[in-house]
Amino acid sequence: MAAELRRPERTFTIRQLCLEFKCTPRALRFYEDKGLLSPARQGLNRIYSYKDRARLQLILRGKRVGLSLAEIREILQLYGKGDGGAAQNAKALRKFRERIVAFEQQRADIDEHLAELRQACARLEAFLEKSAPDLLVSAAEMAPPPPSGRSSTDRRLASPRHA
Amino acid sequence: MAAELRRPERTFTIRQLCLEFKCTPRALRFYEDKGLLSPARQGLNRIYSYKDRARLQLILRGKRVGLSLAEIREILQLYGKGDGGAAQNAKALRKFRERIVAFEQQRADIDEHLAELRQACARLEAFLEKSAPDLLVSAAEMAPPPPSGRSSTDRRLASPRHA
DNA sequence: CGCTCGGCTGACGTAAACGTCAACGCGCCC
DNA sequence: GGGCGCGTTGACGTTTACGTCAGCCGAGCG
Repeated sequence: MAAELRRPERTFTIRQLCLEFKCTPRALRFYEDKGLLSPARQGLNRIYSYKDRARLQLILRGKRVGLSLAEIREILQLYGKGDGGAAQNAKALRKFRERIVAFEQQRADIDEHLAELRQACARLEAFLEKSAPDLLVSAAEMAPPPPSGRSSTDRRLASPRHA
Repeated sequence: MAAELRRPERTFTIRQLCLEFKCTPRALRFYEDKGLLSPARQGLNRIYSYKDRARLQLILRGKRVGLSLAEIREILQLYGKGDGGAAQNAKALRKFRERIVAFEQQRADIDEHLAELRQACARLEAFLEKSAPDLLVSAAEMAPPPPSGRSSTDRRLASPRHA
């Protein structure tokens, strides 16, 4: 049995995937309602294959970069019929290029904002250095790795809370 | 022209700003309800100063990079009391650094996704070049979608929803 | 004087992405 | 056979960022 767990037909329960990817069962069922996932069933229970797991990874990465579930579904559908007609592939290519353009735009916006923030930081640092150096915490000493035990700072920085 | 816009006595009606920045009066009033703008009044009518215009620019850029209105308001408030107490400036500095870290993370996510998309594009291009070169539209020319099927022009490309 | 135009103020509607709650099924275990 | 734990299906609630609609006001105009 233990050997079977590593074979490609390895399956997952909803809870296993939720634990692995830090999400809730409700979310997975919601993705299913929206057509992003369609796991097999044993009776009523959902059985996720390794392919479902891969799709879930794509969904979450898409969300991290700001795609809507509808957009992610489109892309997944295009991935899905990858070896179908050439016309479908052409459509997928168009979609992907659109995404690239959009992402590049978004990246440029971020860069612009970053530049502005850095400039604002520099101004504030200069000001504080003269008026109240005791309040100035240099940027160098941001995020020292914890020597042991738990980290003092909650590690949710990867995703700017929206949900 | 830019000097014209910055002249302190220059004011704007709600419609002028909406036209300039491609948004609706409803949106501007909404931002006001949320405390992001507070234009002067002539009777009931809103009168926007060049400072209000600058704030609006910041709001829209913040939205483009995925900030919620609440987050944008925080930043605007910190900007606002720039010459207040040194403690306030220190707090602003902390906030700004947090933002920088978050943005860098978001940028990294985008870069990752971009790399993946480009790779997928390359695969599709190679495939199409062999199977159906007639369907291959080079990346240089971005043509409108074919007559078959509906157009999906209703999507605002640069704005992630999340928030 | 009537009428439209732009603006204003509520008040309600909407879409996305889930959270929360209720009620129930099923296997297991003592 | 009663309870626990995991799972399921609705159904309703929530937040964000507005859209839409109704109704009112003052300015201008023919």
